[in-house]
Amino acid sequence: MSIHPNITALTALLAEKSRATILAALMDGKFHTASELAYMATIKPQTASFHLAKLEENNLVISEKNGRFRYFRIANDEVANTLEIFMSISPPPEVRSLKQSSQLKRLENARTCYDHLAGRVSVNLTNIMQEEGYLERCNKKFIVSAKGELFFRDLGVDLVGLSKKRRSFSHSCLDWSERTHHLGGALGNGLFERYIELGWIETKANSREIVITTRGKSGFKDFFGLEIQM
Amino acid sequence: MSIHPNITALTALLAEKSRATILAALMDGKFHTASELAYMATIKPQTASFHLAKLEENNLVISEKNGRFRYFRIANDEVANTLEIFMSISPPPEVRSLKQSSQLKRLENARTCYDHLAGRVSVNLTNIMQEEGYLERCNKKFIVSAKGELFFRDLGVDLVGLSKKRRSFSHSCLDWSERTHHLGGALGNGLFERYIELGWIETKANSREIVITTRGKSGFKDFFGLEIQM
DNA sequence: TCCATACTTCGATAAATATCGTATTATATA
DNA sequence: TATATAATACGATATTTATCGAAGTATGGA
Repeated sequence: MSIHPNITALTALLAEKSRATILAALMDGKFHTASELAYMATIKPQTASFHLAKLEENNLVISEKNGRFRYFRIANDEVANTLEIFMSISPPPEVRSLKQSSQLKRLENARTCYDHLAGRVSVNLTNIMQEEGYLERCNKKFIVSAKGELFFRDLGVDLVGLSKKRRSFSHSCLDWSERTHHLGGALGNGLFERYIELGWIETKANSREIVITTRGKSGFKDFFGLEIQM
Repeated sequence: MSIHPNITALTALLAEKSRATILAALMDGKFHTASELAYMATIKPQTASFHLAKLEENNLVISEKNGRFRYFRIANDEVANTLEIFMSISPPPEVRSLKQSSQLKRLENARTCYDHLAGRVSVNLTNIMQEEGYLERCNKKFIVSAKGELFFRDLGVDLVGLSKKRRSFSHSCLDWSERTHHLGGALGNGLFERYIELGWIETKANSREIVITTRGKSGFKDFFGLEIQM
């Protein structure tokens, strides 16, 4: 029984608590320094450096040097998507405190998945875009219809510019809290950045949490017909 | 950053070569003794026993005692499905010999996934059943249409009996070689057993490989319109 | 009753590796 | 130039754990 996909290579990297925490922290899609990540994983900088070297060696993260600092980030959206799948499979976190419980609720509502939106809001938006006929799901991708092209133009998203980026244009990404799919890829990222530009959503420091602003609530209502509670 | 799904619990179990091999071997859906699994993983029986205890403790496998023997099996189709997802994520196996290469090709063509059919043949059959309107994919399940009920009755599959089994009736299962979905659950199992009954397919000892018989080739052609090359 | 087989338990061992203290390099700032 | 900070390199340590030998338990067969 020597022939079977090599599951151990990836899982061994994720089986370590500190590395898993580092990767989970990086899933906010932002760059982070080694010291920041060390603090989040409650380990010394040397240890974080050791783990980050291993993660970069295995192409899970990439880094950019800038002066004294070195910024780390998830390598690409394939890695991010894979990590989301792992999270969807894993048992849900044990919630201890009330504070953690409400934080988890907010994360389940809206968070970043690498460089696009995830959580209930993202899943709802993706469903609406399908129901309205803007997107059609085919295999693991979404296809933008003619109607969709008009919609995205109205929203101010530059489809032509996005499609020039050399990456998956619109893959469907598994959502660990909703256990279904949301929109990822360049289009997911384009929408995400447009929402920020419009002031509909805001990112929070050191968290994957996304805040829907008042302007965002009316925006999502007007453009998508989506009522957001939280 | 304490709030994040607990990825380490599952991955730690899969990160070990011997355990991964044992689980991969059990993915043929059959019961296997501890000695058999020890032999397949090239470890001593004590070591296999140690791993199997761990796997059973974490509800990945179940066992039945029968005389001196103890038979182990994947716990349920959720576990099997999860393992398939892990395999689909993991890098493909390094093929060394010509023998391994042809074995891999046969596995990619048709193999068991827990207790139903997987591989190219299974994906093709599933697609055909959707195109012909026997099945409709909805969320993560397949729904049998009225037309489908007739089809399955003609094929000799007892839908009523299957639906009485207390398990997922017809979930869609991720295929690691084809990177798309095939039919699992009780219906997938029912079809699988019916194919064997009809003499269309044959299982091989100590392998997930499935052989399509000559009778099977004409059967799949007549009932599904599927030409099978291998 | 005796023996062989299947499996598990226990204890010892060896290997892997996460962690941190200390030291070093590189960069920014005063 | 001197000092503080960010990150890495190296060595030592401690912890974990997979592995196997030896022994023990349960079962089937001669």
